[in-house]
Amino acid sequence: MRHLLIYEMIEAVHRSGSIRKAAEDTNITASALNRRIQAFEEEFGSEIFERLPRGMRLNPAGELLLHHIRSQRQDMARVSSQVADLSGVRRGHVKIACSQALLPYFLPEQISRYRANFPGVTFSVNVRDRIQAERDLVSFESDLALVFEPAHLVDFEILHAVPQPVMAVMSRSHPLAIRPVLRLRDCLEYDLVLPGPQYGVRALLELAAAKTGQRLRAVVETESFEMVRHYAAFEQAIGFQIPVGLSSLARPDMAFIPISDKDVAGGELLLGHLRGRTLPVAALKFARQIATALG
Amino acid sequence: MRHLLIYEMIEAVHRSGSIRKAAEDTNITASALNRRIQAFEEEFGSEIFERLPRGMRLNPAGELLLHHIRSQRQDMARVSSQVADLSGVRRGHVKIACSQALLPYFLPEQISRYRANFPGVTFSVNVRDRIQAERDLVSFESDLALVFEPAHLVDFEILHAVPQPVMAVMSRSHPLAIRPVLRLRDCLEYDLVLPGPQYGVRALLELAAAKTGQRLRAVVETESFEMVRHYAAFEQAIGFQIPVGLSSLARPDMAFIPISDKDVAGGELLLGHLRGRTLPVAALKFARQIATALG
DNA sequence: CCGCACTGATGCAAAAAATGCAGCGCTATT
DNA sequence: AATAGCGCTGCATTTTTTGCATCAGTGCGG
Repeated sequence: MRHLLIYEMIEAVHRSGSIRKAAEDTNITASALNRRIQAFEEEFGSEIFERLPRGMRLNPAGELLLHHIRSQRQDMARVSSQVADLSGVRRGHVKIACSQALLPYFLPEQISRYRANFPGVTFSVNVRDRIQAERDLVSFESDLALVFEPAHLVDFEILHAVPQPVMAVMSRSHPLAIRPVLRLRDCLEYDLVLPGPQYGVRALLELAAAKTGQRLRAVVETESFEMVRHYAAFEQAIGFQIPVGLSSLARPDMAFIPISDKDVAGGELLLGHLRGRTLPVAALKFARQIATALG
Repeated sequence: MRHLLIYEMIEAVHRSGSIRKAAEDTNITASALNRRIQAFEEEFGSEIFERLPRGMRLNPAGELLLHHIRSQRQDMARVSSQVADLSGVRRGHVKIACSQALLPYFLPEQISRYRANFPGVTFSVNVRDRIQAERDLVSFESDLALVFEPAHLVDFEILHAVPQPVMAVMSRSHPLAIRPVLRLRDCLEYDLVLPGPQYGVRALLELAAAKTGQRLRAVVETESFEMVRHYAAFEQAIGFQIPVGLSSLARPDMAFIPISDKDVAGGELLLGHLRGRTLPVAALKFARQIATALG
C-alpha cells in the first residue's frame, strides 16, 4: 500500500526516536524522510512530533494519530482477509496474547485443529500477563487475548468466560493424591511450589490464605508454570495451576485435585478483544472455535 | 490529505459509475484516474470494480473496501477534531439524522445552546425516517441518529432512550381540550389528521385501533408533522404527535393531551450511533447534552 | 572551554512518478 | 450502419520525490 507509506514512516520515527535511524529502516534518505514528515504535518494541520535536541518524540496529537494509524492498518488487514475469504482462499493471520497456562496443551491443540481446516491461516502466540495482554490489544499487537483473571477491563470486550478453579498439582505417589477434593490447610502442611505474585492463581491463593490467617511459604517460587508442574512431580511438593493448563493424559504420573471453593474462590479465564474493534474473519472464527472448546 | 486522494477517487468512480465522469469531479484526466485505479487494484491484490460496457461498478471486494474507506475517513475526522480540541479550539462538525418531530423546537434549541458554548462547532441536520436513519449511520453520512421507534436495531448502538407517549393535538376551543387524558375512542368521533404510514406514531395508532377493532379514517394524511399540527389548529380536527415535537409555550392556542396508555402503547425516542464507532468529541459532547435535555 | 557526535532542516540537481493528449478497441443503442 | 459511450494504453510533458552536501543547534566528555 504505497499510499500508506507515510504511516509506516511515522511509526518508524516513533520507534527509533530519530529521523536518521528511521531513514535506514525505511530505506530512504534522512532528508527525504524529514520532508515527508514535514509535509504530512503541514497537511494534517498540526505538528505530531516534538523536536528535541536528541531526536523526535510524539506529542499528544501524534499519540492520537498513532492510534488511528494502527487502527486503520488493522482494519485494512481485516478487509484484505475478508476479500481473500471471498475468493474462498481462507488466508489470514491471528495474533494471540495469552496466559502461560494455555501454552502446553490447550493452544497447540486448538491451533492445530484450526489449521487442519484452514492451512492458509498463520498464528502469532505471545505470552503476556494480564496487564500486558490488555496493552497488546490497545496497540493492536494482538487480535485476541486469553487470560486468567484480568485486572481491569476497560478496552477489553469479553467474548467468552469460563470458570477455572485452582487445582493442586502433585505426584500420584503423594499422600494427598487419593483425595477427591482438597482443603487449603491440607496443602499447607507440605512443601509448596508457587507461581510469581503477578499471576492470578497466586493472587487467589494469597487472598484465601489471608482470609484464614495462614501464610503461604514456597520452597520454590517461579515465573514458569512448567517449572511448577515439573518440580511438583520430582519432589513430594504441591504446585498450583488451572485446569486448562493441565492434561491427565499427558501426565498419568501426576494427580490434579481441585481446591475446595470454600477456601479459594475460583477465577475466570476470559477470552476477549479490543472494545469496538471488528476482528478479521480468521481471528473471529478461531475465537468461536476456542469458545466452543472451552465450553 | 493527499495520501488519501485515491480513496476519494474510488468513491467518485463509485458515485458516478464511470471513470470519465468521475475524472471531471476529481479535476483529473480519465486516463490518469484510470491508471490510479488500476495501480490501486494491483497493490490491493484484487479488483474492486466490475468493468461493464456501460461503466464501472463495485464488486463485493469493492463494497468491503468502500466501507473501510468511509470508516477510516470518519476516524481521521475524529482524530482531527480531537487534536483541535487539544489546542483548546473546540472545532468540529456534527452530522445528525433525525425524525421530523425534532425539527421545530427540540433540535434548534439544543444546537443553539451547544453553539453558545462552542461556536466553532457546526451541524448538519437531515430528516430521515427510521430505516434511512440507520442506513445513514452505516454509510457514515451521519454521526448521530435521533429517531422514534426505530425498526431494526442491528448496527444501532443506543446511547439514550426516553419514553414518548402519543399525544393528541387540537385547538384549545375543541370540546375535548379540557380533558386531562383522552381515550382513543373519544378521538375517533372527530376528524383526524394523521401522519403517513411510514411514521412511528401512525404505526402505534394503527396497532391500537386494530386491537379494539376500530378503524382510523383520516381527513388529511400527510408526511409533514407541521401540517398535522397546523391543520388541527385550523379545523376542529385532532392530530397526533409526540411530546418532543410540541411546545405549549410556542402555541398557547393549542392543547396537547396524552392518549391513555391503556389504548396506545407509548413509543421510545432513541438516540444512537453506529455500533462500534468512536464518535468525534463534538458529536459525543452534543449527544451527552441532548441525553441530559431529554432526561 | 572546546571539539565531537548527534540531532533536524534546507538548497539544488537528478531521478522517479503522475499526468495530459490522442487514439484504440469494444459494446449497446438508435 | 452509424453513433456515442465506455475503459485502456503509448508517449511526451509536468510535477513530485529523492539524494547529496551542508548548515545550525545541542549535549557530552576530556
